[in-house]
Amino acid sequence: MLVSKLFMPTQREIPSDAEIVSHQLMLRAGLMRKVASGIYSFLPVGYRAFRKVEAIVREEMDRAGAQELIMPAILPAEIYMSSGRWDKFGSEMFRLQDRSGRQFCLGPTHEEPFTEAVRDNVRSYRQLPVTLYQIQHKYRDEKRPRFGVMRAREFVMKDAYSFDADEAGLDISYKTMYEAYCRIFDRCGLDYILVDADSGAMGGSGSQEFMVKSAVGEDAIAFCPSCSYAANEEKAPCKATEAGEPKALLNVERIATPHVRTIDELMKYMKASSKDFVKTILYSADGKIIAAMVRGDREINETKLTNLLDAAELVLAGAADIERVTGAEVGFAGPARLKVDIPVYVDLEVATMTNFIVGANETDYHLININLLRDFRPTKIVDLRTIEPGDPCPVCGGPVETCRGIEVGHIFKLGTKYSDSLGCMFLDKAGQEKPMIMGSYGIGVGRTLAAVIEQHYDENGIIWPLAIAPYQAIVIPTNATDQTILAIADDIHSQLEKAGVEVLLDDRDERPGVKFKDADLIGIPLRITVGRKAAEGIVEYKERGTGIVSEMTANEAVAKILEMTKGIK
RNA sequence: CGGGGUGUAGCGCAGAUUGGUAGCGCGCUUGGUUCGGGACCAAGAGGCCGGAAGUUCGAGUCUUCUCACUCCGACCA
Repeated sequence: MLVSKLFMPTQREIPSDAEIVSHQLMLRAGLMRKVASGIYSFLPVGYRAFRKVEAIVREEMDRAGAQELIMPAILPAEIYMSSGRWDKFGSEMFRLQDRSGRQFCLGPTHEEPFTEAVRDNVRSYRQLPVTLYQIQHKYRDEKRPRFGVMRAREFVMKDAYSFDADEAGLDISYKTMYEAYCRIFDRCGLDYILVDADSGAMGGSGSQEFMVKSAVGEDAIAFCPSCSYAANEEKAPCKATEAGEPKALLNVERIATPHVRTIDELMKYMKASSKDFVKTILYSADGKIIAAMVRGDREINETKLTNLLDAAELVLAGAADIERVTGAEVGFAGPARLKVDIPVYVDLEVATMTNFIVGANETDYHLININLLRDFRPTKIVDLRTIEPGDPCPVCGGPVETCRGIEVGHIFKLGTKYSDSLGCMFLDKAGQEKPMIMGSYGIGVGRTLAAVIEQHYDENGIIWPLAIAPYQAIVIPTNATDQTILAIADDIHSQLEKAGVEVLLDDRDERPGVKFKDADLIGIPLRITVGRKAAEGIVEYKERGTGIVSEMTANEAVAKILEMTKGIK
């Protein structure tokens, strides 16, 4: 391919609305362009890399026995109504109507249509297990699209769904997908970790995310350096801490705390540590008000709380509800003397505290020396807080650390959630009708591509791993008017092309510096420069990633490239 | 959803407080000199200043509305 013919709009300057490296480089290297917020076009060079990732995903899915199909992106509302998700997705779903007013949406994920397809066509255990997948555009009207293709509103996802006759079958299907995912991300050159993830209120027996460690990742991960434990922060359990020496319970006192509403203000006002306070936070869980309590310096884990309550929607209570329930302005909620009887959920850690400080349910007052059971009765004492660095590992007890990660894949044991609600049944050996046991497995293709760039770049641009480089090699004649140089470059280029290497020839009448900069920016892994020693038959071979440079004959250079790309194509 | 910021040439930006009909760098075109890490000289092309309404003799600039993009937050008891 001639660079002079290539639609590859590279830019020198960093686009002003790109924050993270992968986004900046994808724009600068001309891989993609924004069409609207969270919606992108892939241009030829970017699309080649994109298709490399797709191809790897496809090969490994096929190898794992999954069968590819394609569902429509536009789907009738009814499909999502029977599972309840038409409502549950809320404003995150792109909705539209046809000319006669029938409701449709752009599919945000395809559990329902896959389940229906299998339900309508599979009757017997003899037809199970089956795993189907597609590589399809997905649409989610994200609250806040950002970081380019990392959190987009239109994105390509490989989604797979497994259907099994029993749990043991699901375990096998799940493990097969797990192994395929490891091969996929290995081949993409990603450094990733596998973390336990929240399996949601719908139950299911497990879920794991493939995370690429990155400071720009949107998920927080807790991991244990001493054992192999790692979990999404929203999932990681916090162990009950040891209670200290038993202390005498002091008498409750009501303290005036005018205009002191936050823990920070309280610390200053009362000259106490945030660890002496217990904060009481009111939530509305599907419209029902509940209270949750954690130590003053801790954070409530809303995922854990949502799961505990089995709630579809959990939001902080509004000021009106807070005043109605506590009889006080916002900022003075506590567990005792509530005006309205509501469930009070208390974190495990609070159960080890004595004589703590809480809001008095009275504007401008707090209570000190509050004690569990003596002064209020919790509805339940459970793990409610978010894990923090230094907390004990739930497996080995050693201190955990936290980091951030990009979620590139998620594998999920669904169980019978969808097969129950959509009636996806089969007849087992005994002639009994049973719901199929399902799993679902997703990979964000664009996000994976961006994650690769986040892990493979330098100050000059992208450094593609050979397996997903849009072109594996580039031949650069330093002077486009020198016939000797041109002839050699052209010869190398056509030899490589004939041998099946994806290779560029930068035939533009540009100065060498421009060509080097572009080649580095778009991240071509292997480069042959034909220049000053061309007349002696000597060219330069250079590797983008390692920086290795050496001089050799043209034939040697061709052989070197063939050797390097062997097994890639 | 809450709060901030920005929309001026393909890209990055100035001009706005003090209204007078638009400029810089990069890129692009032509010619010449160059040619191993984003060259130089010269001559050019390119803009309903996001949109609408208003104030004014006159609006990129002032007012109002609107749209888009973007960042931060969405833990406050």
